Parts: sequence; C-alpha cells; structure tokens
Amino acid sequence: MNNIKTRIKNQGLIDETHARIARAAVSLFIKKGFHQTSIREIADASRMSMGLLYRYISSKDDVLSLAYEQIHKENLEGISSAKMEKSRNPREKLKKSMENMLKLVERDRKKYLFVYTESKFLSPNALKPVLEKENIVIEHFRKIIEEGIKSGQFDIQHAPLAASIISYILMIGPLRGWSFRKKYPPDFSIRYLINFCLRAISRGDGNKKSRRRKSKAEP
Amino acid sequence: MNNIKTRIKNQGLIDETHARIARAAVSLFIKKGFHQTSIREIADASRMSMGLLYRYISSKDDVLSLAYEQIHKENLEGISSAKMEKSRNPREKLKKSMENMLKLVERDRKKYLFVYTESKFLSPNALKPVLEKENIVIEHFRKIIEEGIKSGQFDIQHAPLAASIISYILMIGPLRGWSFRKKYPPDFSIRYLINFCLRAISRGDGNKKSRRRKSKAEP
Amino acid sequence: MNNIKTRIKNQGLIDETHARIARAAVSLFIKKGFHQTSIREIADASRMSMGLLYRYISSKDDVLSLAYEQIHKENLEGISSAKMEKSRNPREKLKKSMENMLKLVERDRKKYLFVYTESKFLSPNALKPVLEKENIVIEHFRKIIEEGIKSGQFDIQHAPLAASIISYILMIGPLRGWSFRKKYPPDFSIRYLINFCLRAISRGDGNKKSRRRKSKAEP
Amino acid sequence: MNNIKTRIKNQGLIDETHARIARAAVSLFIKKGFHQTSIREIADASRMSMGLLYRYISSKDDVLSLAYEQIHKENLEGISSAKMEKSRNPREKLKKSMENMLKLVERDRKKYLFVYTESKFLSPNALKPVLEKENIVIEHFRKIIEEGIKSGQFDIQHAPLAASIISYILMIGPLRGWSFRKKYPPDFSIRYLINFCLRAISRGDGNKKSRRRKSKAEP
DNA sequence: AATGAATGAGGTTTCATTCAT
DNA sequence: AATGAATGAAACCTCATTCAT
Repeated sequence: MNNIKTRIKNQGLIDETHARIARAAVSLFIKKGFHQTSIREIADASRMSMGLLYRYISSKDDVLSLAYEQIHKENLEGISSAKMEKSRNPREKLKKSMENMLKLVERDRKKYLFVYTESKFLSPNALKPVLEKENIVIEHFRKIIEEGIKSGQFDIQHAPLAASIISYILMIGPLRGWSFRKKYPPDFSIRYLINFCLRAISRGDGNKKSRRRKSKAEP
Repeated sequence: MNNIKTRIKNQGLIDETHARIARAAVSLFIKKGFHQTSIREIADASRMSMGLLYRYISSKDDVLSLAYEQIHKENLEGISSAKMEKSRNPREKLKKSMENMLKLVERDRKKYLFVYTESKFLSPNALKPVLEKENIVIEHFRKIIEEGIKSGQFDIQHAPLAASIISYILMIGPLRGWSFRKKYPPDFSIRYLINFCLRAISRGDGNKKSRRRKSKAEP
Repeated sequence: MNNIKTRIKNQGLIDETHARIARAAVSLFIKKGFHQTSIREIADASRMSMGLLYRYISSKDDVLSLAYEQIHKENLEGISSAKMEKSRNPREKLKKSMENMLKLVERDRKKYLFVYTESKFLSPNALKPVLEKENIVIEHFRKIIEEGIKSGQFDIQHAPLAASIISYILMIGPLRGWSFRKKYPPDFSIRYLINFCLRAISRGDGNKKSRRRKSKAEP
Repeated sequence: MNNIKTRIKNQGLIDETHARIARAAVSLFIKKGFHQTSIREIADASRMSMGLLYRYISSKDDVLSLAYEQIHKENLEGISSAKMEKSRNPREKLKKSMENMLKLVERDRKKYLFVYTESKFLSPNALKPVLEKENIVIEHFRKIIEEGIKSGQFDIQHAPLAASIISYILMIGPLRGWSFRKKYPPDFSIRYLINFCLRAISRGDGNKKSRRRKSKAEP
C-alpha cells in the first residue's frame, strides 16, 4: 500500500491502524504544523501507546507521509465529484469545475495551506504520490481545455501549461489569505477568478457571451 | 529601525550585527526552514557566541523578523529596478515588470518559497511590514492596470483584485516547482505566464497586436 | 495526592518516584539552597535521566513543592510523637512538647532553616499546606495554653498569639545559629527556652513550684 | 574599610563607589533576592558599566557583602536612636527599646527578611561584621537586663541568653509574617510581644505594676 | 500485539566574568 | 579610570526514539 516499514504482520491491521494515525495526524498538523506537533501528541490523538505507534511507523517522517496520503484520499472524493460535471460544454465544464474546487479549497483553507507549505518535508519517496495527485487535477483541466480548443471556445497553446496555471490559481485562497477576503465576499472572488482564467484562454473574438453581460465579478 | 529589543547601546553596531545575523539566518532558513534551524547554527553562521547573539535579539522569533527584513531589503532593490520601467505603454510596462519579477523569483526560488511558507510563524508585529511589502507589488500592478484601462488597452474591473492575482501568479515557480521546469525552458514559461495574464485583462476586440503574431509562448 | 502534573499514568509509580525525587531534593536543597541546586543535580541524585524527571514534574518549582511535602511528612511523625504527651498537667505538657520539638529542630537545624528561608519561593498553591502545617503546631500550643488558663496555671490573654510566639521561638536554633551554641550546651539552652516561655505565660503569684527550685537553666 | 579587592587606587573613590553599588544592590536584593538579581541589574542600578563595576569588586559575592554593610550602616542609626533612651528605669528602657526596634523592623520587614534569609550566602569573612552587628543589639539588651536585675525589677539568670532571645523575638514580623497581621493591629502585637518578654524576665512577686492594669495587649 | 516508562541529545535562554578600546 | 561588547558554560526544558515488561 505504501512504503512504510512496520513490525506488524497482519496487513489489514496495518492499513486500519495507519488510517487511525493519519486521521489524528492530519488534524494536528493542520492546526499546528508538522514540526510543532510532537510524536506523543500524535500517539495520544490516535489513542495508541508510544510503543505501539512505533511498531506501525519507523520515524516521525512516516507520519507525514501517512497524513498526506490521508488528505489525498479525502480529497479524491471532492475532486471526483467536481469532475463529475455532466455538462458537454467545455466552458461550462471549466466554470463548474473551478467553482467546485474553489469552494472546496475555501472551506478547508488550512488543510490546503498545510499541503502546500509542508510538502517540502516529505521524503522524495512520499512526495511522488502527492505530485501524482496534483497531476490528476491538472489533467482534468487539460482535457477540458483541449475539448474547448476543439470546439473553438478556447484558443490557447500548450494546454498542460495553462491547466497547471489554473490549478495553481485555485490555491490563491489558502496561500494568499485571499488578500481581499475582507473586501470581497468569497462568492464574488470565486466568480472573479473563474472569469480571469476563462478570459485568459478564450478565443478573443469579441463574440463571447460573457463579453456582453457586465457581471459584477467579471474581470 | 526595527522593533527588536537589544541590550546593546551602539545603534550603528546593532544595525551592522543585525545585518550579519540576518544574512546568516536567511541562508540557513532557506536551506532548512525556520524550525529546523537551531539558534546555535545561527550563532555559528554569524560567527558570534550564543551569549552575544542573545544580546542582539531577545528570542529566536526576532531572528525570523530579521531574516524577513533582510529579504525585503534585498528584494526592494529588485522591485525598484522592475518598477523603473520607463516605457509609457501600460501593456509594455506590465510585460516588462512581470518579466523582471519572474526572473528575480526564478533565480531565488527557494528564498521566495521560504517567504511564503514560513511567514505564518511571524508575530503579527513582524508580519505587518511583510504584508506592506506585498502591497507595494500589488499596488505597482494596480497602477499599470488602471493606466491600461484608461488607455483602452485593458478592459477589466476591480483592478486591485486583478493585480493581486497577477502578483500571486509570479510565485508559481517557487510554490509549484514550476511543475514543468523540465518540459519548458524558463524563458518560455515566463513569456507564457505574461501572456496568460495579459489576455485575462486585455480588451477582447481582436485588434491587439499580440493577437497577430503567434508567439510560441502565447497562451 | 498532590497537585503536580505528571505525564505518567501509574499512580503508584508516581508516588514512589516523587518520593525518590523529594528525598534527593531535600538533601540537596538543605545543603545548597533551591536556586543553587540545578535540575540536573536533582536528576542525578534521584538517579534518573533529565527527561524522565520531567515526566514526573512539570517545572523545577514542582520539585520545591515535593521537597516541602517530604519534609512535612517526616516532620508530622516528630510532631505527632511530641503531641502524644499523656500528661494531664498543662504545664508539664507544654514543657514536654517544647522539649521534644526543640530537640527535633536542633537535630535538623539546616532542614528547618531551609523550610523557613526558602518557603518564599513556593507558589501560593504549594505554600498553603506549609502554612497549614505551621498552624497545627500553633494550635497544639494554643490548646495547651487554654487548658493551663482553665486550670489556673497560666494567666495570659490571646492564647493564639502566645502560641504563635512560642512556636516561633522553637526556631531560634536554625535561624539564629543559637548564637550561644558554643557557650551553653544544647540541653541547657532547651531548658532555658522552655522556662522563658513558661514564665511569660504563667500566673505571676509567686507560688509556683518553678519559682522555688533555682534550676540552672531557669531564666 | 572592608576586605574587597579592587583595582582602584584612590581609597576615597572606592568608598564612595562601594556605597553607590551597595545602595543599588540593597534595594534590588530586598525586592528580588540575591540569586535572583543579576550582576548586570546591579550595574545598571548603580549606573556604572559592567567593566567598571568589576574594577570595584571581584565577584558577585562582594556585592552581597557590600549590601550587608550598607544595611548595617543604615541600621546603626536606627538602633542608636533606640538606644538613646534616657529613662533610668530598666523596665521602661527595655519597653522603649523593644518598641522602637519593633516599629523599625515592622516598617522595613522585607529588608530584615533579606538580612536573615540570605546571610547564609555570605562568606565567613563577610559574615563576621554581621554577627558583630547582631551582638550590638544583644549587648544593648543584656545591659538593660542586668541593670534590671540589680534594681530588683528583673529576676533572671544568664542575661546574655535572655537578651539573645529578645533580640530574636524582634524579628518575628519579617520571619513569620506576623502570622496575625490581619487579626491584630501592629501596635497591639508590639505591646503584646513586649509584655511577653517582660513577664519572662520580671520578678514574679505579684507586685509589679503591670500585674494590675489589665492592658489589652498584655499576655 | 501492546504498554508506557526511560533515555539522552539537543532545544532556547541567561549570566558571571573578561577584554579590547 | 571607564565603557560596553564578547565569551562560554550552564541553566531549564522537550522530544524522537527505545526497551523492559
């Protein structure tokens, strides 16, 4: 399942216990950060003894891996539902996807902040699945963009790069504290971000629907 | 100069030594992070004894403030030069500003990563100048955008919000590890990012110069 | 048992180890004083590692509490035996009580010196039992004095105040180094102190037995 | 003047500077205790540099000596005035002396507490003058007692021992916090203590003046 | 498999004292 | 004579990890 060395044989038990540790760790790490959380707090929060904990991991770093794993597991569900957009219109698909994800991210700002700021402490080995996970999101947008190019709605080269920028922009909330959270309501900011990205990749022929109605949040 | 309480009387010496500490701290923090760097390492790197170090600061947190101060001092020079763009054309101004900053950021990726990820450990007091510094950049872009709106080149509402997004995008390198550093050369990525932003805020009338030449890096 | 926060679960072990710490601390504190004794010395003397020590206490102050607790435990035995005086005669009772206590105090001068001089470093919380303990002694004497008043042997007002003075006088040895230890043997000084107090509270009618025999130690 | 090794030649300057240090130290020691006061605080409070301070002393312990010296100098004035009792009646003389001293001690409780509790940190060398000073007070009382014995008012043996007890009783305020400061006003306690001592040493013939009027504070 | 006490190195901070100026 | 910066040992305390049961 993962690369963590345990001294336990029963694989089912390992997975179950790893999940228990991970859940506890995630909420602690989000609250206090990785280095500020002691292994003892993790043991307490997962309601295990120190000794037992160390039979399921071999160092504190393993807990970080487990925590990331856990977050991605949770997250996949969110993302999946975001991807489930049935709309056939790439433009609408992109809008809906971004909206869903931005809402998700806004709700769990601290979690995403953690994901971004502490991933540098992951071992290369543990970093891999994190990057893969990131790629799923990027790929999701890449496909939409390419559909849009085909359909003539979008006009942009190097769709993977554009997808990457868009998925980066999704994180502006956690990383920049919105900067403007006080000035603009979240819904407004979300619409603004979506339009910013849409404009950046859309065909610039002056005939787009969005050009006409002067939405409040439109860039 | 700053709010750090020292037990040294000679202000010149304080400034000089603070700079010495700051330089040492910055390079350590960038390499290992704040919590992972011990005060002893900082003392060694600034070639002072522990006791002396503590006569120039009153806690480890002060070193974090000093490090941020130092980074901002260095940075201001870069930013100033970026702002020095003489061009009168807002579009060109924006391009040049973004290019300069992106290059700066690309060169010192790890430094900017540090700035973004460890600022949460700053005391509110020490955070203030950091945010102010951020605002300088945002303001810089806001002005350019507003000039561009006046001149008819740009067509976007809520210039501060757009400026904020653009200044956030500048950090994609450090925060996302570019994602694509291997696939695309930096220069290319830089041009791509600039065009992405330009398109997002430009008048969508199909008459812009940039619409014509199909630059390789243009979104 | 006490108010000290430990990170150990086994209460029996806590008590046992606290006792171990307390014994080591008492002898160190008596020898060198609280602030002059380092936590490392305490750990060494109780034959535990620093880390372990700190799992049984949460700060050095706790060790001071433990030391006081320990002293009072030891002391209670002495006091109890002193109180066990079966004599029905208040005068004899007072004499015997004072004698017992003075001997106790004389034997452990340094300990009582410590009790008196370092109690100011106790937290209010930890000071309470110390004062209560003091009160036990004062109450003991108050009762004897009041019996003596009833029986006509004593003639004094405000028995609590007199009892307080007497219990203070018990400490003259530790606090004044006797001043005269070289000149007069301890037994003599003890008798002298007892008679000093007796005279201060006795009925002054010239008919008391003690008025007649000119004891060497009688004031 | 004293045994402190300095690196200064001018004796007048030494004395003057020592006095400056001593005054600063006394007020700090009274407030915080000897070990809790840092040498730097002492330097600051005496408005000298560290280097200069160490030219007038050779270790922190010297400052303790100086502080004791200073207290005794101040005190001698108080005591002298207390001794200046012109009354020819030993009984009245004792009463007045005790009253004066008790008032003095009550006013500067913290100072006397310091004198008693921190004298154990004095080097034997520096302790000598302290004990001598104590002896002055004891001698004062011894003389009064002996006068009283001659005059027939007192009836007690070993006057030096009695004098020693009395001078010890003077310190009950600082050392015991009065125990009863809340219950009884200081004046009352002072009268009570005086009478306690007077009764202990007076001729027990039932003819003493004080036997008749039932003073409120009389034991 | 499980417990939790035990370890000891390392963290930040303070302080008496010395030294260059 | 005077300044105050510099030293470094030692203070209190925490934590990842191991070990006896």
